[in-house]
Amino acid sequence: MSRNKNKMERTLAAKRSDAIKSVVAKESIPLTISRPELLNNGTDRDFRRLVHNIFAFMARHETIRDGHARQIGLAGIEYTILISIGHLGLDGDVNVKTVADHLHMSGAFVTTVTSKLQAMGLIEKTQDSADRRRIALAVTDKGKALLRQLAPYQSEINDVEFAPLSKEQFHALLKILEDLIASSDKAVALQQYKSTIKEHGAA
Amino acid sequence: MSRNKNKMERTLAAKRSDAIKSVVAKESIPLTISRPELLNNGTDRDFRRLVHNIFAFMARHETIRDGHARQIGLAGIEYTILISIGHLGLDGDVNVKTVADHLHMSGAFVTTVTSKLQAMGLIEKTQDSADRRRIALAVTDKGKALLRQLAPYQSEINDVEFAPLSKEQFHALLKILEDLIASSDKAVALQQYKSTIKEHGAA
DNA sequence: AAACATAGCTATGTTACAAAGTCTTTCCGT
DNA sequence: ACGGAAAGACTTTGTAACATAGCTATGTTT
Repeated sequence: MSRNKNKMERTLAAKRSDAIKSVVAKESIPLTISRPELLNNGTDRDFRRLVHNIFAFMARHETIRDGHARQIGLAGIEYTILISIGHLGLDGDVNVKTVADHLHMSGAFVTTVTSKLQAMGLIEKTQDSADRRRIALAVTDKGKALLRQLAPYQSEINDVEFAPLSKEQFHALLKILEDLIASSDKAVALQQYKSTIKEHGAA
Repeated sequence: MSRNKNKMERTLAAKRSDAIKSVVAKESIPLTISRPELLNNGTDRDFRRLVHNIFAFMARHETIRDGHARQIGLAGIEYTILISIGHLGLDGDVNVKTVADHLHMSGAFVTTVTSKLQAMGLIEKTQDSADRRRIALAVTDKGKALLRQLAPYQSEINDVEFAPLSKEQFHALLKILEDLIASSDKAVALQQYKSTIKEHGAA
């Protein structure tokens, strides 16, 4: 593919290159966060580690979720939506929009997945009598039985996944995540605001 | 939430309530974790909140990442891989396998994405002279310039996203995540072990 | 020198979503 | 009371983010 770059004079050129590199290094990896609390020695290295760790944990967590889902013959997202319906159902009425907002996905997608779950007999979709635009979602007995069947297996794996969490860390993490969800919403809003500005504003 | 768990005065009513709860739990939504540290009042409600919060945060975080990527004309995964190459490059040689393992994805996929990045002139792919099966990956000056251009924008958004984190929380989170990554790896291994048992073992 | 393992590439498929358009129902201002 | 406007759900269509299988080239072991 790409050829050798000048391997000839490794003296002056190399030094110059190194010098440039060090200058470039400072400039080439600029800070991606500015809050001093998150900087270490003037670098954002720890912050990048955090971001990377989030990514790495997410990947593993998702793998585990998919494994749980497959255990009962569902795709990962089907399992997630099924459980969310049961979960949300404890707090009030559940419809397509509720789930979509809750999981941060489009209503259209929730429609298709819930229709599949309905075809499998795991949830019920009934027209809401109060507002007939809405479709009430509920887990059927069959769906509950499936989740019940999964539980012991799931519990065993979850115990391992979350083994390192003490009770205090557990609650600390819960709180931190809630705060981060709220702040992330703000960040998303800011991002969208800035991108609309950019589209309509000066070139 | 959790009332006094004074064991002295375990009244009859309390015992009955527990009995009912356990019956209900059996029929509706059984526990998905068993560690008592993560249970509240005998339910896994808080744990499920945690799991849901992880999901919710992930969704927002990913949205933000995609926004950063689009800001410089890249797809989310292209940006992630580009940055990972730069990041991993600080610690040693980077090749397709390195990146694939690091990001938990197939080598084939890394191949296609890096080829695209190469076509855009953002990274260099050179054959490793020591092991000519390997392809060394490095961010080009053009790639660095692109990241540099993104930084101020990105930093502004990141400051908002991670605003609620104190320095202590930041480090606590970093540690917790590292532990969780390790334990999740174990959980994934257990899961895979169990599924192979299931395939070959008793019907 | 077999035999096997490892790294990467190509081609093909699958899945998890979103955007846009349509239909029906509800709300809201006059 | 009525004519939009908006909201909720559905259908269609598209796309990004992956994985799998099969191949080649190189390296390693015996």
